[in-house]
Amino acid sequence: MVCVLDERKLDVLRAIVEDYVATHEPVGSKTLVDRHNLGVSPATVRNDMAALEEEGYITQPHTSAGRIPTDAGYRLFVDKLSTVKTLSPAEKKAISSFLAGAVDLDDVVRRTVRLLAQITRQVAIVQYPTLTRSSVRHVEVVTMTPRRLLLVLITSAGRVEQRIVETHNDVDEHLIADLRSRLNTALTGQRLTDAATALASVTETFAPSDRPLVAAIVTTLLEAFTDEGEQRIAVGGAANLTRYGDDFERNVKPVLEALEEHVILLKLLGEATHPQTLTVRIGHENPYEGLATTSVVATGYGSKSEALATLGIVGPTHMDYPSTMGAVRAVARYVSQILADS
Amino acid sequence: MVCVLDERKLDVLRAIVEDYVATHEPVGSKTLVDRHNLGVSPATVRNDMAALEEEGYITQPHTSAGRIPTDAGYRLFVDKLSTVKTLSPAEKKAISSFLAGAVDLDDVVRRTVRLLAQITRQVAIVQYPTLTRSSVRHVEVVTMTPRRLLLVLITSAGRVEQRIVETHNDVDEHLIADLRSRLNTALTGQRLTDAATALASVTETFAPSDRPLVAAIVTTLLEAFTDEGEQRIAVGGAANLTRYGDDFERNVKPVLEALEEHVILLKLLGEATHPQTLTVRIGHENPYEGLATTSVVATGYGSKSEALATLGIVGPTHMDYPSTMGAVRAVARYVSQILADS
DNA sequence: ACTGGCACTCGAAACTCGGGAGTGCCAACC
DNA sequence: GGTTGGCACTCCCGAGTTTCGAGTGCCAGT
Repeated sequence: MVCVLDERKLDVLRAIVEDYVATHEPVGSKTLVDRHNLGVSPATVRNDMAALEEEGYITQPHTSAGRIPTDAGYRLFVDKLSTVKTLSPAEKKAISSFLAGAVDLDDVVRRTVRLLAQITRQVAIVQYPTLTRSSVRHVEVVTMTPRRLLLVLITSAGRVEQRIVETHNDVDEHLIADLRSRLNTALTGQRLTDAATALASVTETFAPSDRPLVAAIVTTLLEAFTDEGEQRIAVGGAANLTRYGDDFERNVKPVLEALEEHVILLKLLGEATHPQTLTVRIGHENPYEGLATTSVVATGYGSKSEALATLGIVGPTHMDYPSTMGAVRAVARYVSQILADS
Repeated sequence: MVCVLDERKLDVLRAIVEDYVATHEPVGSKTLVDRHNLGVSPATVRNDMAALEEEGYITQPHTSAGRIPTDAGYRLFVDKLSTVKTLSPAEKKAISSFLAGAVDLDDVVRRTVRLLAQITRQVAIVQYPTLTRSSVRHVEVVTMTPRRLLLVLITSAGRVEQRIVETHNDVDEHLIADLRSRLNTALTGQRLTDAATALASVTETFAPSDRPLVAAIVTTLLEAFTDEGEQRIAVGGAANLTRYGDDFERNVKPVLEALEEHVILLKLLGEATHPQTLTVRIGHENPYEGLATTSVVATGYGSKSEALATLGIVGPTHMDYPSTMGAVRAVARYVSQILADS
């Protein structure tokens, strides 16, 4: 009972997965040798199937029906038996030009979601570039009324955060101007994660009498820097859920519910995803039980070395992994490129 | 064949609608007199039903089945036979306090969607307060690099728009400061719709040599003012679609598709919706054929006199109109209140 | 004008049943 | 020993059939 599966058994597994993904019906030994040209007889395939089932890679829904892959089967298929499909030049060009038409960060994200959903025909999820992973491009302090200040923070990813600060006394316009320039010299180019220390040193350069105001502003800025709760997410292609099959209540409902809960989605995408690396979570590998019949394909995007955020798709476990993974990877690359350019 | 429906026939129609909404099953004469205490016999009800069917208010799915209301039946029910249900004090308080916890405009919208979806158990749609209907609170011009300016526009509804302007020559900081103050004196408090003329007059006060730069900025601002394409929409509660019944392909899919198309949603909500007035579109009354089996309940929100934007829900035609309408109206009121306060 | 009675209709659910795809096993074969 | 053809067995699926009952329309009676 050793896990030695010879070459042909793996071929059989690959054929089963591909067939089942294409037809969504349990696949039997006869149809298998018909459709794929394995050079052996159905009987041989049956033996191999028995072995594969023994190892837990396939299963039969009921006695004397065809086999369908288990989560483990898909896992093996993804890890060993398939190569990520690259897109055709035409597709690449379409992606590139569609994304290039975006006018601002929001638009980039919106277009990305649309694109992913359309290409993969699955539900697409795109996380907005996270504040903490990017750097400060500009900080602006604006007096709206004598006692009301507006802080605007612009990050390297093009994201804009604004905060209102109310003060107890009327503020001095000169002080604000001074603060504005000092903040910018201290912060511009800094990583958001490093900004806290930079902010602290800025505070110290002010006269004690001005400290309360400065402190209030600094605190608010800090809040904006570290605001993890603001992690926004865009979802699209929910209409693709209709192709999930008929067991609506069990397959579709949990997914729809998960899509509403952005916290869950963030978990699904996974934090540790690096660009260039595709993460695939299959069925029960997902950290959310409602998604036991679905898989998640995700990857990071942003600069080459480090991910700004993650994007991915959610689909039934019986999806076309090579194509889907290829599409996700390609889209992530082009988005990264667009973001780097702007 | 006059459209004279006496009082009791209307009672019967009301009972049919209420029963069908509760059970989702065709309702017959016997069960009708059992459940509602009309003081007459089934036979009498049958006669009335025949009349109602003649007039087109109800129909039977097939011979010798119970009756279900037609779109016209629901229409009559909504217009004449029902009163909008008011929420309990507890519910009101819950709404109020939940919305009060919002920290900024985005948060208000997000919470509103959640709330609506939860209370009505339908799909909720909330349009972000439109730029064109609100007024200018503040305009800021920031130099990011010598040739790159950032325009920030803050509206009375708390929405922030930003635009980047690239210039051909290095810009003069004094000119920018001057422009900033003139823009603000000219625009602050102006309705966005009126801002165009105000902007034009500002341009004229500058020296011809500065005109190109000023013109570029003004143009971009104008774009931001009139940017209808930016009408954003938030959607929530899609999981409630699972309770639509079983004819998935026909009922749910088109709705999911519509939810992706924000253009369609905007049409659904309708532009002319005033606050305090509930718009109900039933079945085929909708401007989108995919939603023939769904109804839309929408209303405006914002100030009392004029709507900033619209919100509403989408649900099956056989929804509980009195409750739903009550919930939509209540939420709209409280959102208006919150927005007015902040 | 309302009611009780009655014959009729027709969909939904239960039931039956044969066909067929698929399996496991075994003996034979290369 | 791995591979193959044959064979008996299993059991899901779909078509056809039957039954059941809620509901209707109509009519005569009050």
